Amino acid sequence: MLKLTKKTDYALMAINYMAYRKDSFIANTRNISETYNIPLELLAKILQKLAKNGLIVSQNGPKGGYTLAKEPRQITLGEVIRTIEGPIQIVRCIEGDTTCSQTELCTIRSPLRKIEGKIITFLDQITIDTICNENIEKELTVN
Amino acid sequence: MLKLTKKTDYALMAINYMAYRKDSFIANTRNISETYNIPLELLAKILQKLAKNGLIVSQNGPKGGYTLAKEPRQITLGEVIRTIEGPIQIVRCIEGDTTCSQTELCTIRSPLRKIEGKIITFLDQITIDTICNENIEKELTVN
DNA sequence: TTGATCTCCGATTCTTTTAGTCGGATATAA
DNA sequence: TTATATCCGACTAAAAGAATCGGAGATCAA
Repeated sequence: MLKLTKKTDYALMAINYMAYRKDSFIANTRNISETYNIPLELLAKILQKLAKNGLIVSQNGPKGGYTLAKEPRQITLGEVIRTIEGPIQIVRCIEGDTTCSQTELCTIRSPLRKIEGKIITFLDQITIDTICNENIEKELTVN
Repeated sequence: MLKLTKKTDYALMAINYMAYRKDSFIANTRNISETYNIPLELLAKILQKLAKNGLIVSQNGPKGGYTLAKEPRQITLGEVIRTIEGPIQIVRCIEGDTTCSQTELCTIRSPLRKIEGKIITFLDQITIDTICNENIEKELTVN
């Protein structure tokens, strides 16, 4: 399925939550979890991952929590997806994948890879700022 | 994960196989299965589904098999994906989905839906003919 | 008309991925 | 020092994906 995981959804909601608040506001896991009805433990892991990858900054101890590490317009959708789900692969077979038994005869891999590239580029152009403002008009065409 | 299933890969390979041959050539499941090393039973189901949805035409009995129902330039990637995987949904929550506990507070759904729309439009622009000729240059941008 | 070769189709099992849980450690403000 | 945070690995449960099985129906050729 060509679908984002719930984890990515949660990550985007959390980032959005922070983006709507002032820089000085420190959001903690419990706040976000209760606001959006996301399992606490699961959200905690997601935020840790985002922090580890430098998308958000963590502040330990009581009154601690998370803030965005960059401006909303500097965080892209592609970046968030990659942080949570790993490299974006619409096509299955990676370069040098030995498990694919169709490798040699596969006629569709190369063109699909191009399509994948287009979609990745697209996702990397969409920022959190764009999402916050519902300002998605960028095109995605096929000359 | 934002990834196509193996079934879709198999479907595309099979369609591609037929597209490369003359209209009079009837491809049977075994041929394709052996050529690309795809489990026979699985491929059979996929082809049945494609036939049921009018993408290919089945010919029963010995010397039977499948041929494309339309020209390669009339079959789109989006169409194939939908036939095999069902409606394309990059975002999880469907309109009227009651199971999503974030429904009311979710701030990201609407913008993500726009993004989804862009990608679907893109996939619907790509034809089998395009894939065969590796002629994918259509863009996918974000104004 | 009979047998071989196809498609057809539902039901089932196995595997992988995703989702969510649990237990315990570390940091820090009050 | 205590309450409240993040941190982190290991684990379990649920869902989706991949593959298999068994048998029915069509059709061509001998």
